[in-house]
Amino acid sequence: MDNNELAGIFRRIAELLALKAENRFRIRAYQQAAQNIEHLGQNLEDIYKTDGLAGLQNIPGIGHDLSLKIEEYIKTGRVVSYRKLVKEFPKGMIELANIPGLGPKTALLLAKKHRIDSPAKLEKAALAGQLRTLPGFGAKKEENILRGLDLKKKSRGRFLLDEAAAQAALIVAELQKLPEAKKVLPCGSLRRGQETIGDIDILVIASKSERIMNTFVSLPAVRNILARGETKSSVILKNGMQADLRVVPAKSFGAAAHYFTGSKAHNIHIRQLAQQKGWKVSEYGIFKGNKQIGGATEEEVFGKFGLQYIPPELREMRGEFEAAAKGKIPKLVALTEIKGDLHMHTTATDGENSIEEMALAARELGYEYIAITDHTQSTRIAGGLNEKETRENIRKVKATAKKVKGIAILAGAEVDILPDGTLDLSDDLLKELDLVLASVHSNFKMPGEKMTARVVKAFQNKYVRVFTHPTGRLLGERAPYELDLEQVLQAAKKFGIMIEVNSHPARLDLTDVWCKRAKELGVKIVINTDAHSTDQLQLMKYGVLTARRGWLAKQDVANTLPLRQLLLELKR
DNA sequence: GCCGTTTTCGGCCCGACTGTTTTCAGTCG
Repeated sequence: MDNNELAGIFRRIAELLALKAENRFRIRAYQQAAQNIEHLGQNLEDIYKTDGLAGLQNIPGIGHDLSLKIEEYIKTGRVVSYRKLVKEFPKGMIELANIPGLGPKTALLLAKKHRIDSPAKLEKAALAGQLRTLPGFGAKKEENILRGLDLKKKSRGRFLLDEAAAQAALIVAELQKLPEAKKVLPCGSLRRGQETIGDIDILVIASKSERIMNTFVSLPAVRNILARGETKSSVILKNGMQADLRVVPAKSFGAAAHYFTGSKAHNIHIRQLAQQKGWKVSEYGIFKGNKQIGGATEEEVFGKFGLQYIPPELREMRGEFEAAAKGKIPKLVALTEIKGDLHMHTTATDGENSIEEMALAARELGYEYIAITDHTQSTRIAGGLNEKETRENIRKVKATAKKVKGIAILAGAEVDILPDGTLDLSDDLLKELDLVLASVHSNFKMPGEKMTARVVKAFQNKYVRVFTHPTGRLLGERAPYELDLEQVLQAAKKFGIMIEVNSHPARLDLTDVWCKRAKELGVKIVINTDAHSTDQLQLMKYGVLTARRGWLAKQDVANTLPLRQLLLELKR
């Protein structure tokens, strides 16, 4: 059973309960449970098998009732109360509530009173000008609904980290040109380094907002304006992404940055902590009565609660408050600590640049070393090298290494793990390589047990050092293959295999939650770009963000080691 | 539906913007 299946059910229960206008705290309980399950980093079924209902109830947000629903799902593959709930509503009503600008209340009203229970019927009524005649509706609301329907159609859903970062950088650059803007900071999921981004959140510190708001809503990248206020504006960009702007005074900077960075669950928690002290936290600061007692910096926001500073990447309600209270927030690995990149391709296979070009570009980034790791013969689509060609490539790498000064170049290969778990190069040849990466590039659809056995068998080859892009997922394109990561990490520990965090924004594989698990098990991580061109060497920052989200420190990441120590690590 | 250094009952984050309202509900983040 996949945790996400059950999380999805809990999310849909929350949506349906909202349509019933149920107790909003009950709704939130389901949402919270769904999110906590998604972020668990351990299989619910394993927890249940080991510790039963009590184990499930140890998960934050899971109490008596929800633990029973999880048990029911594990045992029967269904949740009866969910099925009953689904039957209470016309199918289109959930879609209706998900149209931007509409919510459960309006969806319920439209369906119950006016027999409009699907987006199609809604559009028809709006185009006919019938909505404006309904009580509580007007011409503007009708217009907004049509715009919401349009947005929904054009929406591309979530965006990859690099695209969102690039878009945000453009907006930030424009706003920074204004003398009123004292500080401009991208916040939200982008600042937290989440793997996909729903919208861009930008915070500006200024005492006057008029010109900042005007500039923001009239940027060339803006397609339409959702809201324009004194402290807050929202727009839809031409690429379909939403961007929100908040303007606050300098004395509120810390509180506003904290609030606007989220996550939502993290924010709610700190506001609850404030309540317990008889204080109040908002984006404007920490308040005792009407008096601001903190919030100029984020450090101060945490400090007021006796907490260590929590970096944005950890603000996900995954134990950061408990750790911060005990002073146990790790010093997270930083991009500047990365000493080399151990996974990249060249023109020998499907890369765009030569060994020398890659080496020079890496040297430019300040790296001490790189590994050239072209594909091997089974990956035909990438022009994988056969044994003879691999030998030739090793020779070329060594020749280039002699020629290019100031950076070490290791001769490696990204070797295919064949369906039976053997590798597609002979041990005699593997022995000659400085670094053997192993990955799955074929037969993605194997059943989970077989795939896991395939990978674990490859780990037993004494030359394999790193398992790359472990789940094979491509965000928005390809689901991860079925693989029991818990077993894979246990095997990695046993056989001394390191696991890659692939920095490509469509991969970010291993994921954050499994990084944390790897750390717990003492499995070393390597952060690589898998660059297919010199430009792509720059993607390292996204892998580092993912590792940081997985609570990893410098000592958890092998390619923070200086060359000599890295070579020792690779020999083990 | 969850949760407990006031609690096993009675709480549950806080504020901005919009539209249709004469003081607020709905939606959003």
